[in-house]
Amino acid sequence: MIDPTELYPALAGVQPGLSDLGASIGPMHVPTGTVLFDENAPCQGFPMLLEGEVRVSRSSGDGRTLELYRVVPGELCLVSSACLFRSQPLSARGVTTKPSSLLLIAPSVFARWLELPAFRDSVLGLFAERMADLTALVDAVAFRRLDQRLAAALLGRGTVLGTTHQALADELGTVREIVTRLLRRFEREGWVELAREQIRILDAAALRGQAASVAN
Amino acid sequence: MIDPTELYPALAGVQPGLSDLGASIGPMHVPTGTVLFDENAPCQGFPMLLEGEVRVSRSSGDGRTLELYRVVPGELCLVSSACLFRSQPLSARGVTTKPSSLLLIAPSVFARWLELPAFRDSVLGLFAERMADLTALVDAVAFRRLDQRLAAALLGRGTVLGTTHQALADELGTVREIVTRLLRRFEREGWVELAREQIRILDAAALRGQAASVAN
DNA sequence: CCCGCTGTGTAACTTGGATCACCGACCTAT
DNA sequence: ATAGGTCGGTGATCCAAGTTACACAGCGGG
Repeated sequence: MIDPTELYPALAGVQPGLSDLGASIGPMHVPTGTVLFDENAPCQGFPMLLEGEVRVSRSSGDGRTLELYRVVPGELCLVSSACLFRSQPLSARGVTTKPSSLLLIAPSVFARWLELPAFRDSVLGLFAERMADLTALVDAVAFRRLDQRLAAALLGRGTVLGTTHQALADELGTVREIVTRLLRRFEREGWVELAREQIRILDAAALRGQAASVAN
Repeated sequence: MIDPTELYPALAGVQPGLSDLGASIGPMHVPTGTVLFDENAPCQGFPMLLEGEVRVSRSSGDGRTLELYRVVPGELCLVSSACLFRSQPLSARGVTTKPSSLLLIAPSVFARWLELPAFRDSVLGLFAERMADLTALVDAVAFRRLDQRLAAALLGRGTVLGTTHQALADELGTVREIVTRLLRRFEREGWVELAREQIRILDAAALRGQAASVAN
């Protein structure tokens, strides 16, 4: 069992103690693929992830979806905070990509935690980081070609990634055919090797070049 | 002269008082078009806008730019906070669109203000709102056609807007020719009337329809 | 063993948007 | 008045990406 103070040492001194979480819910354990929250759903508290991973994405009316970012242990799910601080409808969907456990912290408890400067700093820092992430995403979607974004998406995940073309398409906000097309191009260039549910990186440097290339 | 307590009543009780802003700078008055911060520049404090308006945008390597959001009086410029909380390079550029005055609050002073629950809430609320804005922007750029986005951009600004096609292009992240083309289409449909540096809205309902239309 | 499912490959075609190369209207400073 | 600036308009062309419509391969279960 994970203790929140391992992730947030600052919480160690909170009064009343962590054993009294008031109206909060959890820790709850959920399997892979659980929908934690969805667009336009109400929300009850601040989700704090203890174990696992949550994929936050936004979807178009038709089938496409685009990943906004991933939440890893120790992070709060900040999209949901928008509806708690400003009672706005939720603007994204969160799905676990691994078996996960999390706390759903009641607003009153959260407010108490914010009395601690260290906790406050980490929350604001997290917000700042997410803003930077989203800004970079806006930039990528608006100004970069899909081959550059795909190349970038393949990097930093080890040399063989077990994933499907559809999953990559969902991450990038495009459709499967395009991912297949681009991957085959990368294969023809000798940068990757493709197999069912598997992509082996052969030339990471070339991919980095593709990812960074200005236009052309 | 604007007093921050008009915008943030919560600050009235802060100790030490507002007259002691420590290492903070300001209030400073700047004309329209001043570049307050730029991509990859360091930053010295939290800008709090007292009067005027700041346009925060991101630009591609070549000529295009895309507006992320606007800051109005009473708001902090949160992009810059990313580099203060996480010492990351700044990821956007801020330019005044009106004569403005602002404070540049030193991190130590800001930390003191955060002791006040009401101020804290407003800052977190602002962060949450920006996240929602950026999420909506990502969605628009990824999934909506330019005619829909342009139609949306024309609404909510009164019936005659004095702006140039280039300015709209910069707002939407496209180029002038495309804006001109789409506007002429809107004109042919009888939705707007065009003149030099002026767009008159004739049929706001039709524009709303265009903005909302799913594909097609 | 065959059926059906999921994942992959691909060709043909359409389309939205960018790029290029202009032109003309208007504005204002010399 | 004219010259040089900004702003708006437009056609030709190009290209990345999306769409449609399949075909086929691997795999697991009945």
